[in-house]
Amino acid sequence: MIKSPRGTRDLLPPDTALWNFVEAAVRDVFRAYNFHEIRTPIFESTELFARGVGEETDIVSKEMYTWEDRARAQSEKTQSLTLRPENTAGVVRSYIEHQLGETGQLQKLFYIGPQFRRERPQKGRYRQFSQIGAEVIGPPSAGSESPLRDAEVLEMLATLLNELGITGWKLELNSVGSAADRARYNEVLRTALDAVVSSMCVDCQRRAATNPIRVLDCKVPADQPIIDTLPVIADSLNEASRAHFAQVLAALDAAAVPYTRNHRLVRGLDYYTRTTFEFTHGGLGAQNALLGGGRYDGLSEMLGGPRAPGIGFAMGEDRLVLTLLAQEAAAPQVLADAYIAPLGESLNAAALSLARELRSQGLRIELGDGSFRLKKSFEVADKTARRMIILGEDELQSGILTVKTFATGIQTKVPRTELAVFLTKPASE
RNA sequence: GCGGCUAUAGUUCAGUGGCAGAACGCCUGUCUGUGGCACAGGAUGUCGAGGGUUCGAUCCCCUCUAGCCGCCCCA
Repeated sequence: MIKSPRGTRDLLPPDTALWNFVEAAVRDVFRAYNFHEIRTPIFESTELFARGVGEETDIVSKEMYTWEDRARAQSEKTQSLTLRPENTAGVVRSYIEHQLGETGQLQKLFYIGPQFRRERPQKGRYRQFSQIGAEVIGPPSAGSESPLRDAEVLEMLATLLNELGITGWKLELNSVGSAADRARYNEVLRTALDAVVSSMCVDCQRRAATNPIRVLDCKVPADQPIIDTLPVIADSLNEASRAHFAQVLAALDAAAVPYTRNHRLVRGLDYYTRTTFEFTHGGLGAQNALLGGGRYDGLSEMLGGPRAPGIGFAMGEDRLVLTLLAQEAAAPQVLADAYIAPLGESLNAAALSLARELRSQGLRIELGDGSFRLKKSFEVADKTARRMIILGEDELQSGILTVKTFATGIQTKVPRTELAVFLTKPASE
């Protein structure tokens, strides 16, 4: 049997209804905040991710689906292409390519779509997964650097999770400062680690040498007291970074968005500057992040574009749905308004005609089959529709149909001309 | 990429070196235009794939594949 490739999966009904519910709710919220949809290609130049996400990140160094595209002519060189592992780089590439900065306007863009990373699958982590994300980007003159943008995005996310009915989420945030701030902090941290690293776990000893900031992510219990004594990045921030962060926090306080400052929150992608954040949720296991994001003031320039500060996030749609399922908030199975049961195959044609009539009036109709015995029609209808219309010779002749409402068990005679109106009434009546 | 656990009916899961099981679901009948209940009957299947040991393997061994959990990292 041919199975879906490792780390990919089929989404089947009724789960697809839940996915659609999530996407519809998300689009509503984006609309309220005046975000507009962008759709970028599923694959891009490998170079985009190498430069944008960072050559040394795990994503780029070992998790990308990359291939050499065929050359169009003998003389042409092949091009290295990659299935997108995230979408921010693509959006910024598009921003640069279409010179959206020249509009002078702030661009508020959102996307929903599949991303690809070649990782070992587990709960909440798949090789093809869907992210819902948004980016606020533009020239500084459009206010793209304002701490209000950070606060607005965070407030929107809090609203979004609440709208979806997700309870118990937690917002953690931090500021990693400018690139210069981070470089300075790296030195401070490296010096501090020299004294204590020998008593830490082997992973930390490796990290201390390669990427000291990652030591903060260590989860080994014995290392925690040591990490608590290390200098925090907040003390290495310059005046501007500090003021920016203070204003973000003040705006969040004013909007009553609850948050926790986490000095250890350092995100994995190279492009993050200043504000970084994560919304987490228990019950997701080791993959507890529902979404993550931050500011990326230098990304456009890293990709050869104009200065275009921005802030954005990516939300794991799979994880969102998992969380909703865990909360038993599964989308209720949507039943058809009526099931038409023709009594005998000679009535099949008349049944199709009736179905067409009702469907054209906006009703959701399931069409049965005249070869079914009435008992079977009832059994099938009860699972798929709120009501069943019996269409026999009598009904066809008289034009008065028999309608059974399952919730009440009441059977009613309804003239064909009044059928559509009757079916629109709540099924509890 | 590394480590641990798992894979049996449509689903959830028992089970045994010697005929493949339960529950739910499904189909049929009692019941030719009135279901849900009940009763009676029925089909479930390459026991994840391939190889090995054995008279004989769903069971033991090896390899692979996939899922789950953890590490790494991330959404």
